[in-house]
Amino acid sequence: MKKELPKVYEPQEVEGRIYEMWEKDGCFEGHRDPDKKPFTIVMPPPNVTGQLHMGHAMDCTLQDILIRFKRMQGYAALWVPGTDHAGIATQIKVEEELRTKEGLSRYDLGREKFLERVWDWKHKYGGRIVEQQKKLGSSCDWSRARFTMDEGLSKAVRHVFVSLYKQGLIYKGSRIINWCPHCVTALSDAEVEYQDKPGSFWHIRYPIQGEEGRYVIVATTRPETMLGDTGVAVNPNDERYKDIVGKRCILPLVGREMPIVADEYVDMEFGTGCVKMTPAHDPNDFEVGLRQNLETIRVLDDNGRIVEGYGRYSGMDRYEARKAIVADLEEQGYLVKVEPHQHNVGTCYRCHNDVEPLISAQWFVKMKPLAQEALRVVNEGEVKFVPDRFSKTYTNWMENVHDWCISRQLWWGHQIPAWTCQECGHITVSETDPTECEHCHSKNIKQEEDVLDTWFSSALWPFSTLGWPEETEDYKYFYPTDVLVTGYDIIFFWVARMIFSGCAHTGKPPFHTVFIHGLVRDDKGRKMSKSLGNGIDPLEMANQYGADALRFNLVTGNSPGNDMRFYTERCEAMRNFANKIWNASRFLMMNLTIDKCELPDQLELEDKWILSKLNSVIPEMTENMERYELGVAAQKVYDFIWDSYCDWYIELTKTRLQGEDEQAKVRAQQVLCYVLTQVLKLLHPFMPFITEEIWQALPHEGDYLMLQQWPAHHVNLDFPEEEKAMELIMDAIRAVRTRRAEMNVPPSRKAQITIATLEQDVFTQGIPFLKRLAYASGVTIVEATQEVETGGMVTIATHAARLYLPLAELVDLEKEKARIQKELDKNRKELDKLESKLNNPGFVNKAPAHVVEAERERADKLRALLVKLEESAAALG
RNA sequence: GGACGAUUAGCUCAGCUGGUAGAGCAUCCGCUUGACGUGCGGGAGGUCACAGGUUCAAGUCCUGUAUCGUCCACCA
Repeated sequence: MKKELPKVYEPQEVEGRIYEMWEKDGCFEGHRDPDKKPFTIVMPPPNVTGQLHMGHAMDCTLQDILIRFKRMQGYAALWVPGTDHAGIATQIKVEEELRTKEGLSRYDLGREKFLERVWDWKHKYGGRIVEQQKKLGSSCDWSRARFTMDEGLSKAVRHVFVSLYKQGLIYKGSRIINWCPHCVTALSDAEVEYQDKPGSFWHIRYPIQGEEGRYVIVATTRPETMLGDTGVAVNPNDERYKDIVGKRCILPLVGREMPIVADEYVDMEFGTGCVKMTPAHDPNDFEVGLRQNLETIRVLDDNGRIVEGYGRYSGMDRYEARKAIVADLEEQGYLVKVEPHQHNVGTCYRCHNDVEPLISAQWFVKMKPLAQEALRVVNEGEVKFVPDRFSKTYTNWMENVHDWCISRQLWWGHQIPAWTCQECGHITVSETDPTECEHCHSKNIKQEEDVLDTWFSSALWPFSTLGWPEETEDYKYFYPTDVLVTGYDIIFFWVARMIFSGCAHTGKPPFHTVFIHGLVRDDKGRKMSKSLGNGIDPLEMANQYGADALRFNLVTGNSPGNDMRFYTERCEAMRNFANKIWNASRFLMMNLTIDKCELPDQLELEDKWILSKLNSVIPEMTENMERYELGVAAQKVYDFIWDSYCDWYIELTKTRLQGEDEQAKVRAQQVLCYVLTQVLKLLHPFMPFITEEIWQALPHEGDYLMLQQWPAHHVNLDFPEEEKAMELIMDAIRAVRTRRAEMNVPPSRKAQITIATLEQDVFTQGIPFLKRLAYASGVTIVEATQEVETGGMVTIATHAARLYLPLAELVDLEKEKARIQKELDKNRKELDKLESKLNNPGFVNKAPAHVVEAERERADKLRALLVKLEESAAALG
């Protein structure tokens, strides 16, 4: 078997081909196997018309690593992909296109026609993100891909809606909600983002009725809402205002008479201690209004304009109205003062316009009863967050959760399955479209126009994708799922809602682990965003450096839950790593004469060294993987491949590969091949393409690397003695290299090495390595006690040996003395520290035995080294 | 106001249950070494933010402080 591979790895040439192969042969499919344990991940569904960004790339990579790892461990692994209809986001995009291309609004088209357009859009762009996920190597079961508005999932949505309604956990009511006048819809609390914005604090005089010349002064940041004022509140304990409680005041500009009420809500210390009450446009005022029986008067319409009946203000936009009202107040002498005021303004998470709190009839999910179980499963550890700190984020939110406003005044989404009877007003809620009112049997019924919050359907994702509410085979086998991987930014939107939904509808939490990752930021630490134009396209990176390199970049050098900065240079470094593996394999295959990858009966010292090292990396890495320490695991396989395998082991085998002994050559190849095959498996979850490509070219059994067994630790491949022995030789090689580098001796200038040591056997085995890697023209090994003629010699000390090189003419005697002295000082200091530690009874008695033993050994080594250094110093005179 | 995170080499960051401080990039010196210059060998560079404490032993655990950042709450 002989193969010529290109000198530089070309991912573009390999990745597409490999992915196609896997897909064609069904490698990604999840199979219900009664003999295996299932391992299921559902992918957070990206917006159907979205484009893959770096955050998705990281999300996908982490999931793919886990699923590939578990698949190799022998689980029936299933990764369910899919897309989300993303109500507002998608509707906005289609509306935008409609406006710019045809100058039409959705109302011009009407609901039905508009929805056709959205479906067209979905069909046109819905596949894009899937293709992008494939480029990254995502091993999802595409045959099980779902869309939140698929028939089955829509059924699940209706089922849940009806069930919650029947339990009294969904209700319709008029309450203060967050309204986006730009998107013209209600929003849930989670969909409001607060931004610190500079504003003003207007102090306004409200005349008190029947008390000529007396006023209350209220302060507000939103003067336009005064049109909806229906009262003024003071604190009941506020002495300043005791006498006016119960009196009435006059609303300037409007002339409305309003009560002055006393309510605990008012903070006496803040502002003037008098608060204008606008129950229709402020959540707190609304509460006070309920307690104090204040009128509720809505003054802003759905588009954020002043409603009819307010003279010249009517029809004005809210900001315009603000200016006009302030100007009028000033003119009429009601404005006391204006102060600059920094305050938090709620903005829409989609369009970032200011949100207006207003009273509106909407549908809500009653959260308190659902939150209970959702809290229990996390508190009792049935659902764990990784890292754990996010469970606190979750519980804090869940403990203080308000009812969830689920209706949206959009067209794109699941229309609410509720029909109002036009005769008797009764609401019929049903899984199937009813033909009549369930109360009076009138046929005159009308379905709610509103649709459900996008997150209502994605909350069901872990089970609706598996066929629920049907008791499908998939549902029975793969549910509950195992790990949910997502960014911390959607814990509230999605994770929390999936957990309570799973508990409420399936009786089980939907997964046992939530693996949280951070955001990918740009190289300056800024969030990647369209408006900043600082986004880095993952596909561009994948094209340039390979998907494997991109994946490795995204998973190393950061820890779970922490944000990371994206550096193109790191992609380059990882590309170099891929290339390194490529060339190591190329080297092996250059002269490959074996056609089976198995270990030989006879192992050399260096073979045992690498096998033993590999044998300890395997369980370590496995444990890291199982604990979601993916970056640590990746680092370990990286180091093993580059340092142990390439820089040392391959070099060590060259003495055999380029030697005369054909049997030895074969054995070296066998070990090289075995170790490479094992590391390819360890690396595969991280770098699936290159590992598969190389594995296919190596002698192997089975069809695909991705379906191979994850490596296991083998007791008979532990060689602690040989590992140590080999390290002695390596120490000597390093020491010689260092000395030569310091003296600027080029490798081409070989030199005889004489070694005085107690470990003669070991060093005898090391002769070929010293020749090759320490540039020795020849090696002589003598007894440690033997006198060596040191004249004209450079002496080098390791703790196991003294080495002599006849390079004296290159040595500056004074420099050499100084160097040895420096080394002596350093090591003496080190030894002093160690000895005082070992003389400390506290340490010897209390530290674990193996730690004490290790320190003793270290001290012995240091003493041995010092002896040799002193000899060298003495020899120099 | 509350919670959380960060503070380690010039830069960006790892460092798991306490036990000899690490990587990538950058930098300096040397190398046409029969896989790889996307490379090889060698070097320099750190009182692990600060102050206390626990411990035989602290980058790691506890308390506090400072600076930066994030999320939640929302006193008009």
